Amino acid sequence: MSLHLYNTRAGEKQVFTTLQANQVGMYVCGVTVYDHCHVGHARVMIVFDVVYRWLKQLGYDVNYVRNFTDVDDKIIARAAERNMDIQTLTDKMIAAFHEDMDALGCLRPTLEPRATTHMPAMIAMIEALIERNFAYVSDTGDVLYSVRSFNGYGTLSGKNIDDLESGSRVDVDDKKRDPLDFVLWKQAKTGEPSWASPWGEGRPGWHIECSAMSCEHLGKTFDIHGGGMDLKFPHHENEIAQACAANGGDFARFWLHNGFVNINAEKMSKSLGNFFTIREVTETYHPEVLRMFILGTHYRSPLDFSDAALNAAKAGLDRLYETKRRLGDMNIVQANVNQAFQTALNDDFNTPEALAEVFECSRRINKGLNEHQDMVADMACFTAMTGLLAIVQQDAEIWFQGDEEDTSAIESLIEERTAAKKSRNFSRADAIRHELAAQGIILEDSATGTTWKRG
RNA sequence: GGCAGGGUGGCUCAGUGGCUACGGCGGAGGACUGCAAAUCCUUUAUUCGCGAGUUCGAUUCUCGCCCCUGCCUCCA
Repeated sequence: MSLHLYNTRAGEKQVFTTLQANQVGMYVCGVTVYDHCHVGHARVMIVFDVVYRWLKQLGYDVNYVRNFTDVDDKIIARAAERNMDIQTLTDKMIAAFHEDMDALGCLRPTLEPRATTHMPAMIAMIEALIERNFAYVSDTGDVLYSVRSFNGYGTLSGKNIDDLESGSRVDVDDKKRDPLDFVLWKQAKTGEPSWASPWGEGRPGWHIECSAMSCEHLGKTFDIHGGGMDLKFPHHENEIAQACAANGGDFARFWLHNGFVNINAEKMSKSLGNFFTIREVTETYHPEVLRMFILGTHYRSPLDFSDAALNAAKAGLDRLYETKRRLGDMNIVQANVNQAFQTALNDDFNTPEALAEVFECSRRINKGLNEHQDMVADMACFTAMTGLLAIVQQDAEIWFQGDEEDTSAIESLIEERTAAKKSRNFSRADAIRHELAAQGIILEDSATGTTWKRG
């Protein structure tokens, strides 16, 4: 089957088509770089990493753009707290972000534009909006977008402007003509970082950067726009309002939104304080376990974070690594994923289904190898599938044994035990087994000798 | 209140108008093993929130109800 994806804008799965043959322009909303990323961020990045990898697998030339919001209130506040300028802070956080993403096995996007280096594009877009009467300068000198002037407002998120107003929690602000209007350009307050503009020194509102940067790098109309569910409204709605009003055409064609990571059935978020950073989790679990955990649920469903779930992901991964261990140094010549796996990913990136196929392939290999059959084709398939999901990518021995330099003590005990076994001194052999078990080391005897792993 | 998405075995997570409801974790039994581990095999939901309807037939479609979560402010 061809690639089908759930387009938020249409509210249904659609056949994926591209604007230009064999090319995909994809924009994903990145992070505001004022702090370390948590598991919720990990989910978006991993989900769209799979999207990226799969589109490339399908033969598309993918232009994947993911931004960094590197100026906003929280960044300014955090930098002030730490007595540093915002760029020092954001540079550090971007470096940390890259470390996290690398650990999680996420490929770098084609481009990672920063808001602060795209002021001219944003200013130009705001000017166009004013010129076309979609935006106005308020009494305080801020530039605001007039939501009522854009009649497509609310179509992405299925919201009706009047319903929004009646249930609005937004403070009524005198400078706004309508409570829903949002800021495009903020006047600088003293001491804040600012940029020159036709409206004086100031800085951009949050939403404008994504409209401006996506259009600058992908064109006014492009194929895929993604991000977390929580960005659907108002962020993505505002992006559409800005881009369409300024450019006069269509904006992103397919909108993909991933579900949240929950803790105790509650959304993980900074404001609730119920979050774990990626680095906190990876102190205990290998980053690949986190990736496995995330891919175990379809990207649009909510995902409950818990130790039990992480342990289950770890146990499943261990099994796949047992298979990889048996593959050894075998030379995998041609690697193709099988039909079921393709169907799963083509069906709106159904990674749980794809993983089920990986497990079945693993079982086939183990069984075939137990029966001394030639499993090369399945092994190639296993390698291709795990490669596409970017799991089981570590060295199997290191996965089980760790990468400590000196394991000679363990090795010599194993040698001693092998000798003891040979002379049928099983009590000594068992004593060694127990001694090592006390150190968390499990011995595995096989026809080809004894191997070990950490339990 | 408006809108969106859910409720599937001990846990988790797919899926389909109709043969034995995918996979993972966990449990039980077995094969293998000197003992283990790993692996493999078998097994673990007369049942898919509740009620009604459509249908030859619904977990899957429709309606109503109950419950959960999210968005409607910053948020991936």
